Amino acid sequence: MTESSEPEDVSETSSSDPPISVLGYGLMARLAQIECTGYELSLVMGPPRNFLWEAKHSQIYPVLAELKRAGCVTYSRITQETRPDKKIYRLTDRGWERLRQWARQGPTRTPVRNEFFMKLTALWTLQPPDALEMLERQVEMLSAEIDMMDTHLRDLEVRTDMRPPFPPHHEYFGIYAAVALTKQTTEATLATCRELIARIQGTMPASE
Amino acid sequence: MTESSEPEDVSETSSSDPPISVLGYGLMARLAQIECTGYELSLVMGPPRNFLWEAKHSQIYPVLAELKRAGCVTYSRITQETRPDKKIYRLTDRGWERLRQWARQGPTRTPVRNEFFMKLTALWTLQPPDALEMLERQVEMLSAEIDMMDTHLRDLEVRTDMRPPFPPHHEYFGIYAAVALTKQTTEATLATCRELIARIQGTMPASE
DNA sequence: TCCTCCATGTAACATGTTACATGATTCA
DNA sequence: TGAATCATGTAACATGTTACATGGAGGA
Repeated sequence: MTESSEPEDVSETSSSDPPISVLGYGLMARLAQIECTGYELSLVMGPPRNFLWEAKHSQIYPVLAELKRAGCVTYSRITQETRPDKKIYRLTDRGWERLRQWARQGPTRTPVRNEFFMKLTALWTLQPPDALEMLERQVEMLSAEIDMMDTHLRDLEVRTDMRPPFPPHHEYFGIYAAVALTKQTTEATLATCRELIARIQGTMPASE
Repeated sequence: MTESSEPEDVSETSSSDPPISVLGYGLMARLAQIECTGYELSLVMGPPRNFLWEAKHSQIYPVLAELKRAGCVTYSRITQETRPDKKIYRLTDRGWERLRQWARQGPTRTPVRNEFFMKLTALWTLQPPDALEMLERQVEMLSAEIDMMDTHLRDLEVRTDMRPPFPPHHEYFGIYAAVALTKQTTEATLATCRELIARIQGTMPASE
């Protein structure tokens, strides 16, 4: 066969389309649910109101400007007296199209980069009391995160006055599943921490 | 109380220590287990032989140079006839010290950045057949990853001729737990994908 | 003949973080 | 009086990706 390097996905988008970063698509995914300002997006992109893709406002504003240039979003400027002016962003048809195209294509491998797991690999180098202390602090943090995710999930239910699961065409179909999954994952991490704590304690001479 | 902004962790490291990136510590964690070359590190830092923190060789070599400058690693140069020369890196005492210090301190929040989860939030914008296709491709990829993790776990057992769990002082104590946890997490994601597929199919008119 | 493995690196670019900048309002 | 909220941005820096560069050995 001589078809080694074919173009593959030509039809989807005209080749002149400027590339959009993952964060760009993430913001569009949110704008597909609700029109909002950059400030509001910055509140939503990170704990305690998001656990899927974090970003700060200093990254979000430039990306919104790119999306504007790419014709994927527009905004209407609102002049306020008591507050600074704001720009309310919304998806254009072009934006909807590119969002759907991104959502369709896959599979999607997100490279793993988990600092806590790396620390686990170095845990054997510590004295048992130090390892225990580290794990116990992690347990506390993870518990707090789980609480936040729980609040977020219940919030989705309350806001829509529905109890999950949400139907496939509902705006919260995927986000609910993703946050629930993240919560489950965090719980598994918590359980592992506790198990490791127990195993380390098991090898320590009983003191106190 | 008037102790608002105290130095906190002064004693640990002299303030002149150059900062080390997470990847730097990750490489040191590996070097604590076994002396090796940059090339070998690059093979280990990524699938299918690592699922905790990914990095490519082009990032690893500069970081090793920094660690050398910081006095955390040294290398001995091996001249080879049939192969290019290589540098075998190992931790210095300084490196051990800083590695332990990093491993102890916490808790560690790794910011979430999961593209697949973001796509899930946009899944409701797709036609059911497109959503199904996307999820099915994801299922395939996740299954393959789980197989790789399984192989990796069994590899740890075979290499040490031990069956887990590894005791707390063993080099593989933490890495085994971390990989096992990552596998568990991936399985949960897979299960969620399958559940979403079933729910979408449930709302589609039966065809074929 | 071309590809992969070994083994090291650099350069250009994309992405993400921290800190700086402004300024009125409201609450403790 | 000082901090938090709303609302927008920029600049400097750190981190990560993609592509380029070299070169011999051994297998398909």
